[in-house]
Amino acid sequence: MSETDITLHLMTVTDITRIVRMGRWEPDARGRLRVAALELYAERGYEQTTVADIAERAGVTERTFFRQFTDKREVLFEGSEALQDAVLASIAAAPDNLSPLEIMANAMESAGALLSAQPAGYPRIRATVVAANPSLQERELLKLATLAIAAAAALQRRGVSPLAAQVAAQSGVTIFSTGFERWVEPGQTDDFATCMRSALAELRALTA
Amino acid sequence: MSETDITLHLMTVTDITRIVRMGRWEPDARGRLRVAALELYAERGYEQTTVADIAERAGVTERTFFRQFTDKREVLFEGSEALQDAVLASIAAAPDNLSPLEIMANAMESAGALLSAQPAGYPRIRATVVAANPSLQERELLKLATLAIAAAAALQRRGVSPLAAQVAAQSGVTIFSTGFERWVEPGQTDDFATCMRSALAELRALTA
DNA sequence: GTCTATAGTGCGATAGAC
DNA sequence: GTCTATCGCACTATAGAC
Repeated sequence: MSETDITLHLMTVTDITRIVRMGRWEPDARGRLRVAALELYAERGYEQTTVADIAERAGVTERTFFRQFTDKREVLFEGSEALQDAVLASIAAAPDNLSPLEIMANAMESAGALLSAQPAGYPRIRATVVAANPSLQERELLKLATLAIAAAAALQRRGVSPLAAQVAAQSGVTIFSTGFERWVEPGQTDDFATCMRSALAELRALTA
Repeated sequence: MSETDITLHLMTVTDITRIVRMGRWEPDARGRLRVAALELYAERGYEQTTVADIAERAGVTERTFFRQFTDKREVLFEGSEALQDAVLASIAAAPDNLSPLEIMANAMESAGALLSAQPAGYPRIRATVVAANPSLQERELLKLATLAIAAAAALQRRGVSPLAAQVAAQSGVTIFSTGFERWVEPGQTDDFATCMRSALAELRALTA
């Protein structure tokens, strides 16, 4: 499934399968557009890159870009749906003896596993690009907020109260993004899960 | 000061003072643009409103709109700077015996006082408009994230560790926005501070 | 104030896969 | 024939440059 395939630079089994299946013109326009966009955003900056530039490098027309992605930002967010699916599945499957916050922490850790599975260096490059552009940050924040809302709903389905669900879900996102920031810092040796657990421990200490 | 005056429908003393002071053309183009924008966004939706529409209703040219506001979204976010100033001032002035999370909770409560001081109904109308438009939500989330970063820096200036500061600041924003959502719900009788404190209590319960 | 680049949309034509 | 993905062109609105 393309949903679980968030690799960008490297060809994955999924890509190859897709290529074999596709016909006409050069195959996998979508994947080429993603690669071209990240490269150009990293090389010359997001604002300095036009959709025409991306399309040209990918060998398609501008119109094709907008058929594949709703806007210029969205091309950097392939895989966020898979991330959310992983979180929701983890919440749904959590054992009953865990607290809502523990359920969330575990769920965000499974999301983190998807990130860690990406080609080394990619999350950092992407993070750098996003950090340099407020409009990309906005989109990232919206994705996280959407994730939090979905997670809160999933917690409620397990009987957690609306207020507790919202606070737990949002706190889960807090420890996720805090952990992520620490993880991509230059010189960081801990893995993502460890960074996230430090943030969780800190949250516990703060409320004690 | 215009920073603390985010009234839209009603003329306030501040508005009148400003009008009397200003010369030439119709006074207070900025204020009129704000009113026109919120009205139009509420009447026919954000996407269905062009900047030309707003400018026309405010009696100015499109160019004037873009001189006053960097983009079509920003016109709804007047006052966010004042809000951030209030938060930072509160953090800086907090007594030493409070925990970082308590400092943040108090700071967000003073921010809430600014919201509560607005004409009744305005925060709800604005919240409805924002809730209906992802691109406005993005901007709102960016403002909150910016606030969290500034608050974390202010906490660090008080000697709080970077990690604790980031988690505390983000948690402060969580209880703020959670409380806000509850506060603007139809039929809500509690005031903003009470809604916020419930969210804080919930956070404490979740981590216990 | 005026002009222009770019983002993003709508729609018909077209080229293959099936 | 149907279905789908691309192209190609016309068009509007935002936003920034001059």
